[in-house]
Amino acid sequence: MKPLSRFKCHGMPFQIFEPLVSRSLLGIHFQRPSFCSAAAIEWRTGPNIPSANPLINEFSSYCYQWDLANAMKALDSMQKYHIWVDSVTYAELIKCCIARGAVKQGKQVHRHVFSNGYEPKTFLINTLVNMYVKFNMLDEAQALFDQMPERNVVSWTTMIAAYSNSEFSQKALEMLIQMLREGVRPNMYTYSSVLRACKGLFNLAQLHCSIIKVGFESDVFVRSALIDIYSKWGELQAALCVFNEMVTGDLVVWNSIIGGFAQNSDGVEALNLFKIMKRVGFWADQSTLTSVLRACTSLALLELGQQVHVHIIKFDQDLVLSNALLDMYCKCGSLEDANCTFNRMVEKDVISWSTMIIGFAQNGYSKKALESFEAMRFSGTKPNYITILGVMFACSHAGLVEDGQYYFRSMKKLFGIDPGREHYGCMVDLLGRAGKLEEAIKLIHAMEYEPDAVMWRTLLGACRVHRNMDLAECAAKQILKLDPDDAGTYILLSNIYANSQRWEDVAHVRRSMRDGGIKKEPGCSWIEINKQIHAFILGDKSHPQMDEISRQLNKIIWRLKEVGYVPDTNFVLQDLEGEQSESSLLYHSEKLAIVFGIMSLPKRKTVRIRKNLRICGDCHVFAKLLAKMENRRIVIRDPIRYHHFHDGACSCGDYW
DNA sequence: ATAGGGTTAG
Repeated sequence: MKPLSRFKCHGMPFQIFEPLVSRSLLGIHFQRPSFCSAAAIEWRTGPNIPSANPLINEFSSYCYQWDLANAMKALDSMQKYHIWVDSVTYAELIKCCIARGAVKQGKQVHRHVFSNGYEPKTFLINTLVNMYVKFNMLDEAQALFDQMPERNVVSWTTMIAAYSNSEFSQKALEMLIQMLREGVRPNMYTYSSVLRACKGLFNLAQLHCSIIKVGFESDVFVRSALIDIYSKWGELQAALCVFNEMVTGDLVVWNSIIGGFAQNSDGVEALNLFKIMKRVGFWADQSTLTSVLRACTSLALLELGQQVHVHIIKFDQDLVLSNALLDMYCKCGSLEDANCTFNRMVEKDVISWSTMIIGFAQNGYSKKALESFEAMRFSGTKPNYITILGVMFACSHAGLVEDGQYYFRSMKKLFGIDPGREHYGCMVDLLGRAGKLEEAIKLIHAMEYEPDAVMWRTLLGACRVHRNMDLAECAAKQILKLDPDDAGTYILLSNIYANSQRWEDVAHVRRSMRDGGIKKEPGCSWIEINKQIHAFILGDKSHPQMDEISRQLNKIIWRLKEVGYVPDTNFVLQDLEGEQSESSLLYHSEKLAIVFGIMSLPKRKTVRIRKNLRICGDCHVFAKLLAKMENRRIVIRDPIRYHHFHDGACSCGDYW
């Protein structure tokens, strides 16, 4: 028996011999040398450093092959014979446990490396702490962290990153302070993870300052984390500053800034940056394309979205990206493409289903939305807060009062989701649409939430449809209390007064608007022709083909009048653009955009318009008649709903 | 060994 050379021993007399080995088929029988009982030994092994101990060689090779089952068997024997290996090999095994989600095995490794007086190194404990973090077992991670005799920057960063990503993000900041007090210096890893735990701009500025002070601001990880958190707080200019200071950036930094603009509904800037990114020579990945799709979605750019779709095909199917694509098709009003995308998805999560349900509902296909919901329940995917909103939206849109009430009342019992403010909003919409204005008001007063401006606007919408001036006045006043800058509501209120010849009240409203410096946003409609966006703004004649468009519009109106179209200047409760004379009504931006679309697009192609304000009643009639006369599909997306005009009817069922 | 970017409503 010859002694082995590579080992370390903690404080006990030792003499190590190779165990006698006899190999059977599976099991390995070891003879335990009695004199190495409680000795804590660390063997240095590794893929290329064979040990003279065959058990260790077995174990280590299983670890590096990620053969979890056999590694655990070998670990058992090592436990029995009080043998330990080096930290790197354990770390490999732990990595394998993390990748496989093997909690039980991971805990076993944990027990093993703390057994019989063995003292694992900081490195190894860090790996175990990280394992518990990855298993989302923060309490275990914290307990292990607390009992560490020595904590280095990695130990701290592991915990800080864990808390930053959790609901206890406050704890991440506290730990950063604690870490500084104990004299451990944070590194780039620490800063890039703690940034997302910021509780506000002041906090963020403090962190940003210390990052500059220690010179980490040029690290790409820190930079992208900074850009990301500034955009999450809506500070796009600050994000852009951080971005522009960069000399050699990477793809993720680009993705951060593009995503920042896309998420803050600045699709134009997001697409602009995307263009520059490509020019500089970066290839888009799934994350980039997801943000680009989101930009297309907010701008209703179907054709650009379709181009992105072509690029997506070269990647393996990606759930988040597919969901974004699905949403793009829904929001651009192309339900056929959305449905097709949905059916082709190999993996669907609650967001995929919700997107599809909401897509059907917003585009006026309530029945299909409810069918999808049933299919979702059948598939076993659990609905969430937003799914139920989509379902209730579908019910209110189709006038399914009882179904909507059923889902509202039983959502807690069936799906374990408490009705939130938005669900109440849907109920108000549902009741209001059905003409049950009294019940809607009762619900608003009975709910446990304070009604907000959105809620009152919903009620106001119902008042407009059911022509209830008194309640409309009350709702409008409530809205202005909560949102005094809402120009549309001022105009509506003034229209209500004008209609009842309450001129003093009209003057009062106008005065409040003037005093408050509130200007109504001009109506604006966009249409995409050949990847170019054409914008039409009420009263703006700068479009190069404006003369031809006006001529065509007049011709169309003339022909429509022959089949019974009467420009309706009396949309007191409808006209949010606040222009009631016939001439201005005739030049509402959506009419110009529709006519331009008909002029420029090939014959059968659907005319797709996006609008910044709700569509007025007159334009709605105009579009319905024109769709029939020209045998064209026209889709108008306003800030809330979609109108699919076809054959003299609209998918909204004249309710919006 | 520890770190950064993407999807559903409003």
